[in-house]
Order: sequence, then C-alpha cells, then structure tokens
Amino acid sequence: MSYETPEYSSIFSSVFEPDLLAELEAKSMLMKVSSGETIMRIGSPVRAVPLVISGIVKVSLINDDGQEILLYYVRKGETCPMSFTCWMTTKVSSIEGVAEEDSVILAVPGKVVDEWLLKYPTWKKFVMATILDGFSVVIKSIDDLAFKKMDDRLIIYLKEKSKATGSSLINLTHQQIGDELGTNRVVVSRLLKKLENDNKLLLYRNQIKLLRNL
DNA sequence: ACATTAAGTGATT
DNA sequence: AATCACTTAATGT
Repeated sequence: MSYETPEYSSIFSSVFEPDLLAELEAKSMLMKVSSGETIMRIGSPVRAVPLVISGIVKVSLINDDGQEILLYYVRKGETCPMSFTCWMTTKVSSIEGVAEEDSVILAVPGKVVDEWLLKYPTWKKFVMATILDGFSVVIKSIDDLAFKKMDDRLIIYLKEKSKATGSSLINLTHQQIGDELGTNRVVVSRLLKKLENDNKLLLYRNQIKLLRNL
C-alpha cells in the first residue's frame, strides 16, 4: 500500500486563504483509505465533507437491485458535490463512494463546512464551484443514459477511465465494466470485440489497451 | 494435471 | 440489449 505524503496545504494553498488553511488543518481529520474501501455507504448519514488529497474516489448510484451506474470521479483537490447536498438536507446518502486507488481524504466536519461559508469567500467559491460542476456532470450523464446507446457509453467510459488513471491500459474485466455501466458481461465483450476489430483497442485478459484513434 | 475464472460466440427472447 | 448455454483461453494450485 502506498500513500502520497499528505501535503495538502500545497494543494489548496492556491485556492484557500491562509486563515482557512490553518483552520482546515486544525478542524478536519486526515484519513487514509486503501483501494476498494468504501468511503460513503448508501443509507448512512453524511456527517463530513471529504476533500480528496491524493488518489481517486469513484462515486456511483446503486439501485435496489444492486445495479450500479458510475456518476463521477472525485480527484485530488476536489470534493464530492453530493456530500454537500446530503448534509445540508440532513438526508442519508443515496450514493456510494469507493476509493479507486489508495487515497488520502481530509474529512471536514459538517459543522465547520457551514461556518466557513459565511467566514471565507474562497471556501464559498470552492463549494459553489464543485456543486455547479457536479450538477453539469450529472446532467451530462443523464444525457448519456437517455440518448446514447451502449456502444457510445462504453467508449465514453473507457476514455474517462483512461483519463482518470492517466494510462491507456485499463485493468478491468468485462464483468466489472458491465457492472459499472449497468449492463451484462456478454454485451460488453461483444462491443469490445467490435472495437478491437475496428482497431480502436486491444484486448487481453484483465486488461484493455486503448489505441489513439478511439 | 486439474480447477477456476475470464472471454468469445450462437441462438433465443 | 439481455439471457442462456456452451466453448475456449488464461491463470493459479
């Protein structure tokens, strides 16, 4: 297990004012989570806002049948837009957040999240920006779900995955991809095969290599 | 060598 | 696009 040094002040020093950085250090809690660990569980109340210091957190929606749909990733220097809406309305989380890699998270207690909105303009700006951004990402995924066919969604998914990991190699089984897109393994295998025949990617066991022309 | 898991494929709904 | 049933290929023990 490898964690980056939690030099979070440097990540946020450009966005937050010094006073806020100091309070951040004093009042929030640093958490290390390993890859695959669940950070936000469905049905549990959200009592803190997680800032991602290093690593990636995958946020997805899961319905009653256990079907999963990827919503978005939260990267270094970002936070989860849904976490705000959850604690502000004191509702329980309807989504799940899982660490995609070993990650370091700064948990900011809900209480101070609220105070800082009045106290620090940069905090307010940060919060508004992530909510706004999250909103457009979700609108985008509604668009994908409603109007795009599976093959387009697969391509979008692969590209996003590759961008998230910074690699053209994707280490996932067809089953895992199917789970994330809310479809079954056979469909994924067939679509991937088609893409391979079109020279868009190469298939291996547990691994997919994306080619430039995808 | 054998068992297990991932991937490929035709046929059916 | 989903499901079933089956085959083939890769990997672990």
